[in-house]
Amino acid sequence: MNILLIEDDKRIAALVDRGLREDGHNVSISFSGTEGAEMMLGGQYDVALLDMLLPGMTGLSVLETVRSRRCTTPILMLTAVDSVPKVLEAFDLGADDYLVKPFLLEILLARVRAITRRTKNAVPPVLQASGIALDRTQRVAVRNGQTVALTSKQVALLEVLMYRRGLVTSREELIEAGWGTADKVKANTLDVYIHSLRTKLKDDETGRPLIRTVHGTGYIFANE
Amino acid sequence: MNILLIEDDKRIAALVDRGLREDGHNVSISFSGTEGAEMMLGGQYDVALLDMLLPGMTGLSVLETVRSRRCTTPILMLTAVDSVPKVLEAFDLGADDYLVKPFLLEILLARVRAITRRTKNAVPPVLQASGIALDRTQRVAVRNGQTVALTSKQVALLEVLMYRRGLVTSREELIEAGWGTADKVKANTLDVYIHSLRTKLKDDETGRPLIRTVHGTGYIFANE
DNA sequence: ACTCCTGTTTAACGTGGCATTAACGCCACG
DNA sequence: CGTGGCGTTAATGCCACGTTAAACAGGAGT
Repeated sequence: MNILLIEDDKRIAALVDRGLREDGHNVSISFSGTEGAEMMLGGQYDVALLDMLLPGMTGLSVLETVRSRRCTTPILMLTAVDSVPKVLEAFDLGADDYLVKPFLLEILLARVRAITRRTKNAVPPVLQASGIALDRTQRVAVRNGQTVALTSKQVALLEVLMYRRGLVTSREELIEAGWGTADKVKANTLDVYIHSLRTKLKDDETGRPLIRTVHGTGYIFANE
Repeated sequence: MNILLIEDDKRIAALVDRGLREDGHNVSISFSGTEGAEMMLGGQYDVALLDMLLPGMTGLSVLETVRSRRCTTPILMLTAVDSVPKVLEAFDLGADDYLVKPFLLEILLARVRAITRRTKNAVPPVLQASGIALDRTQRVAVRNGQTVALTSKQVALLEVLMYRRGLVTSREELIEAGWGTADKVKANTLDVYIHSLRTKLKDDETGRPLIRTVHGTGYIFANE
């Protein structure tokens, strides 16, 4: 893990540096705000630890600067007790967490781990095929940036079709996927859902339909 | 934070209850050991405060009972000076910490914080997402400089939603987070709170709703 | 003790989304 | 050219959710 530490107090910096290295991280240190901001914008860091009180450029200004330049590196603020009220301001400017000095090294390490864990996940299970991504937890499909809301039944059917892309899926299989058993559901209910899916996910420019009908058998989801 | 207090002395119970509430926690109280044990096994509490001397079932028996049934809720024992020797026994049965009565409220609060930090590995005190910062100790949300006051229940729910930003959170999970157990709370109570949150944190200019409904499933807090 | 205030919970009612079916038009394939 | 499978649209009923207001409880201040 590459960590950037921006801290002017060399005693604290050395301490933190040693602790982080012992935990297996690579640490870069900057003693000034302006330099730190540049390093953050240039370098590829996984986390930045940013002191609130710095000579020249305050921690808040650094924060504001890098965030305004589309830097998304997770930032953990280090602050003395007397500037705790300013912490909210920091969060408003895009900080990810904060820690009050003096702090135990273990707590800092735990926070760093927490931050990286938090920013790294957030990739839900998604099925992808033919330029369409299906997020079944959120029940949405994404097609070249555009998000399309789907109902639960639509997701259930599209999921099977996409999973079996390039293969014919029979009407019976689809009904089973959506309703469990084939009874209790009238004949054309499935047609209605296929229609709704086709409407929501309009065919792309190539003219090739996404969901093709195989007469007398079932449906096929386009492969590639 | 959902806390269960098992204490037969109503004077002390009231005092502790008030203190914990002021610190932003949800408190459930039981005056008897048997009831307390059941609540602990049933409900989803983050910490339990357990008096040693109880009518009917002693604190130690409660401890033994719940631990034998695979209950891992952190337990902090409350004990009078004369039963301090029994504390060792309590630790042997799976207690996490103890406190001698009479105690200062602040000390209890610190212990509770310490226990939850130890077990829950430090959820940061301020959550930030989609231009909103939530300070759950002060019970306020900040949005581009503007501070919005929230009630404890609102914070409990918003906290879960923000922590799981970008992911769907089911109604059951939310109810569990706010009330511990799913019983005892009528169906639409959650809707009312969601409504209050949406009213207080009005959607931003982009038109994208901050808290989106996933019909039949739950809610989702906007990511980014 | 009384009242005000605030937060929580419940109840009543409105609204909209979703699932399902029916009706009907069209197309495919014999 | 006809039959059966499929497409399309609209209507219906149900249920989840939204919204508002009022009941309720506890605490703070007088």
